Amino acid sequence: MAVRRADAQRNLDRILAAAADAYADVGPDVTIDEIARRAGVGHGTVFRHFPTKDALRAAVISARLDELLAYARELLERPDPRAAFEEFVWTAAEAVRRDRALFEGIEECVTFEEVAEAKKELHEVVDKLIRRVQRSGMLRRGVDSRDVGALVGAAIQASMHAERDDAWRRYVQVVLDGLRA
Amino acid sequence: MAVRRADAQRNLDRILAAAADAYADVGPDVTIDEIARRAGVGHGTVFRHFPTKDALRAAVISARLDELLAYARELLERPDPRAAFEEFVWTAAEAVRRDRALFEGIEECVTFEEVAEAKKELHEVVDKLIRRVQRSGMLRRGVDSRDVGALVGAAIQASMHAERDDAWRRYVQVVLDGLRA
DNA sequence: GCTTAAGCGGACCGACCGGTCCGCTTATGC
DNA sequence: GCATAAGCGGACCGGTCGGTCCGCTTAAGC
Repeated sequence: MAVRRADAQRNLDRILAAAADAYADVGPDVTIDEIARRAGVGHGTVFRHFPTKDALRAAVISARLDELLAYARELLERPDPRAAFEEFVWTAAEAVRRDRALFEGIEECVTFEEVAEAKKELHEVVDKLIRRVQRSGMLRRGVDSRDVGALVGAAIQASMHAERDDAWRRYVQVVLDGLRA
Repeated sequence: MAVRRADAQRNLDRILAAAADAYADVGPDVTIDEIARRAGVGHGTVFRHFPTKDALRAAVISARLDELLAYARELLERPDPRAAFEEFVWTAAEAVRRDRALFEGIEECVTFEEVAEAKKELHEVVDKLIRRVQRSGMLRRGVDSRDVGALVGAAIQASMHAERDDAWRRYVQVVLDGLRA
């Protein structure tokens, strides 16, 4: 696996990129054929790199989670806990908004070790962010990263059918306001 | 249509009931076969009563919407605007919670006149409920029944994967708090 | 440039599912 | 009870899609 022919590596990259695009454009039920078409490869090639459709999805999800994780770790260094927390919420909201189809069924993908691991680490770091704000008394007690993740994801999901383009901002703001102590 | 054989009417009722159960139990992607099995009829019989799968779904949805509509109209008579509004939100939340699979893809069903009509009427009445509270200064301005519906639906959706059974109450409470002026 | 194996891709398979059809059943009116 | 048409249901069809397979291509090492 470490040794891979150059063309194979190139195809792998293109498949991952195409899959991310396709999930964002089409939705969670994109067909493998569509992803392969966008990547410019035959669909057999997709299955060479990923044993099942869900494995491909898990790979894309865990990449996204890793990005969020890195950002959350940076935010832990910020002096102002509340600003750090809210900044994370807004960034996560934008990420979910971009790839709503991916996160929609994320629970089905926790059977993949990579996703479970990334999710666990992200929750740990975000819980630290949350506890810092709670200690400063500016966030409702009894709320953890799962609650925040669920609520923010839901707010985004709710805004997808709204006619006003700024609906997602208003909804996330409602959630943030509702989460205050 | 008005004249219908007794057994046909009985089967129609059983199909509607079975469909409601099946959507709640299995999810939005229940097969016609599963619904027919639960109703104790052949799946050809389902198609005799409803031209397509979506038509059946629309029938179940509009029945639910009509129930909510009747309740919302009752609440308009209540003297306390805020209590009436919050009571409606909690009732709607429970309805969505019971039949989340139905409401999940409700937007796809507005092409059916019955659904569009029921939805429109419900929004009108709920907007009245909302405006009464806004006039009393206890609800955020610029929010309408679509926003509330989306947010509450999202809160319920978000709570489905939570481990704590009371998550939905807490999430709906967060939304209600966030909606205050 | 030759050898070789890694890689490719599209034909193919089988499961699934929405929807149709038609021969059989049965409620209904007389 | 009989005639009749409304109703039934399961066999069947066609399209879709995830996943397999194998003959051809081509990168890589010498």
